[in-house]
Amino acid sequence: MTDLLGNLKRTHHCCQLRNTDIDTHVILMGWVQHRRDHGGVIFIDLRDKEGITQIVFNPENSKAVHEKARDIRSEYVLGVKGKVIARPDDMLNPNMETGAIEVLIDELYIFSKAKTPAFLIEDRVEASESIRLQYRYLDLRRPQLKKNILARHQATMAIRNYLDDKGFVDIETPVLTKSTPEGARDYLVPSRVNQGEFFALPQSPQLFKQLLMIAGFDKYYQIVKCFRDEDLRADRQPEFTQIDMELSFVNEEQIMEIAEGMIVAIFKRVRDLDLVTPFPRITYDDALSRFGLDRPDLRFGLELCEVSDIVKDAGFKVFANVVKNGGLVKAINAKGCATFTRKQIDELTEFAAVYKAKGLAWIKIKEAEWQSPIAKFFTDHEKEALKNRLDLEPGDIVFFVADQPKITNEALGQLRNELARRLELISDDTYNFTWVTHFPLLDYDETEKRYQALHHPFTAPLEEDIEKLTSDPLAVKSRAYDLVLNGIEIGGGSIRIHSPELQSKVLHCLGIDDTQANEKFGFLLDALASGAPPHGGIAFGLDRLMMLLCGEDSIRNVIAFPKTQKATCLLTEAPSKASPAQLQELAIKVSKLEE
RNA sequence: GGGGGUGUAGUUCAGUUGGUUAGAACGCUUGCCUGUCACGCAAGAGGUCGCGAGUUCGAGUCUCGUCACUCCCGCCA
Repeated sequence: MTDLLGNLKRTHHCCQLRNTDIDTHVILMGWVQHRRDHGGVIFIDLRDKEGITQIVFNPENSKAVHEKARDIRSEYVLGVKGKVIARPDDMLNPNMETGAIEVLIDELYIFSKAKTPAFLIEDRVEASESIRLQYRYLDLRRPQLKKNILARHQATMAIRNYLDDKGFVDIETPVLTKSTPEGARDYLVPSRVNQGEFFALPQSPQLFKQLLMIAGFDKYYQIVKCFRDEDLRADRQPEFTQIDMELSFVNEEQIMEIAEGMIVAIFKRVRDLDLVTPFPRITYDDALSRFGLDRPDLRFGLELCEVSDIVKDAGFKVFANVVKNGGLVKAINAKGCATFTRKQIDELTEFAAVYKAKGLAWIKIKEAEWQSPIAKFFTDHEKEALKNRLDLEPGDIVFFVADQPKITNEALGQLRNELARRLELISDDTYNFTWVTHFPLLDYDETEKRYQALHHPFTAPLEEDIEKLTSDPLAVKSRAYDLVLNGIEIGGGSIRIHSPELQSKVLHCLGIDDTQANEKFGFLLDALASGAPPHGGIAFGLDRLMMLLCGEDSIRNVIAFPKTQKATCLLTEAPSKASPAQLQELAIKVSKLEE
């Protein structure tokens, strides 16, 4: 039988005791990390949320307690009462915070026995992801994961304290809500009371927070779950958490300043780092031109350089034709990397192909000549121009991508990041924040043959661009901004449209007529017509932010109970089939039944 | 929807050209051990080689299918 807790009350956590506590009588509770039974003396590393303390059972101290301790196994849950004693001078453990002391046990309570765990509960043990997810409660006992989850708590506390100080109000918005048009697939929830009708889980509280501004709450925030039924990635889960906020009577600068203050508070609290603000800004156009991506990693150089004008008449038809057809030829000079082998170049070509680049041209700059499959196609004049534009010196290798602008930028931008990884140009522990501003308002969807909001349909266009909405929609810049950390988008927002006239103008641009608009979000248009303050906001991905703060490469490691890549939960085995009775109540027929 | 990787003991992995009884480490069990801290020593248990077909005298190994986990492309306003 196991022991009951009774009136036993913990006096200390397992990381608290030090030299100064020697001779104190203490009560600790925790899990058995390790047992070292020497036949006589038994050592146990007792672990709780805070840390580990070594406890000792010595038959000379109490024969009965020692005898009982012999049955202890890994992950048993114990309560122990004993005296803090100094370890012998040559037995100190400098690797443990509590390594100067140990607790000599007088009373032992075994609250729970435990099955042998499926994997060792230690950071150094790499269990596979599926076994870790299946036994998530064991995985969460590991110090690293526990540290991440606790850091997440510190971050949300820092956020709440900071925003509360700034006068923000935490307001909950509905989880059972209306399907929003455009954007990701919704998770649907059938309504029993309204058979045949469905709620959608929110992809973001976007419309509700705008309504709260119209209602006059002025500054709103919420740390809130959002849902998107799309395929997963290392940094994408079907349910994820946003730090969502919205403010009235503010412009972009004021929102970015508040957001920067919040990020500073988080990093101070979690990492004890003092970030420098304001964060640098770069326009969307500059980001694409110099780094190829709208989320540039500015921890290293390797900037992209356009050479379309130089190669437009070159004998190398691939380049010339791309320029003729409105494409872009851009290059990266990898300084001193002419030593790349054929194999390395092939790998990089394959890498670029993932992003649709049809090829990766290269030139190695040697002392005497250019070594390259394409060098022979260039005139001396073109070579000289390339040399000057790209600052080519002996020992360099330069990579070219020639394609439509979108592909050239994406492929070369990704190649830039890959080169930096391979060349180890990125120092750990560097946090590089960059605001990307002046996004286009729209882009053109080739498959659906219509304009689409790049951000969302409620984003305000730049005032000076409003006229172009009819004449040249793609040239319209928006008042949207993203915050990028180390090349990863961690947040984004915009000033919203607060005029109903402008809102319907933008909706028209998107091919949504008044009837459809009323059907889909008439309530918003109505609200906008009822006295809407100028307003805007921003939302941060808490999971991604924590991933970067914790040095993890998957957000699953900062989420207590994450889903697999197929959006299932290995622990609870959700999702699962509904019973026929449930389905009947909901008036739902499942067409794809298992045979 | 597409491409790549992985799947062998409780866990992490090895397993050669298709060939005798499928191995290692850790963990686990038992015994010994009073100063370990990833304790030590000795012995032992533990396998539907993800699953299903096929080729073969013979399959962990080859082929096809399928499932799971994972990385990426598409997708994610």
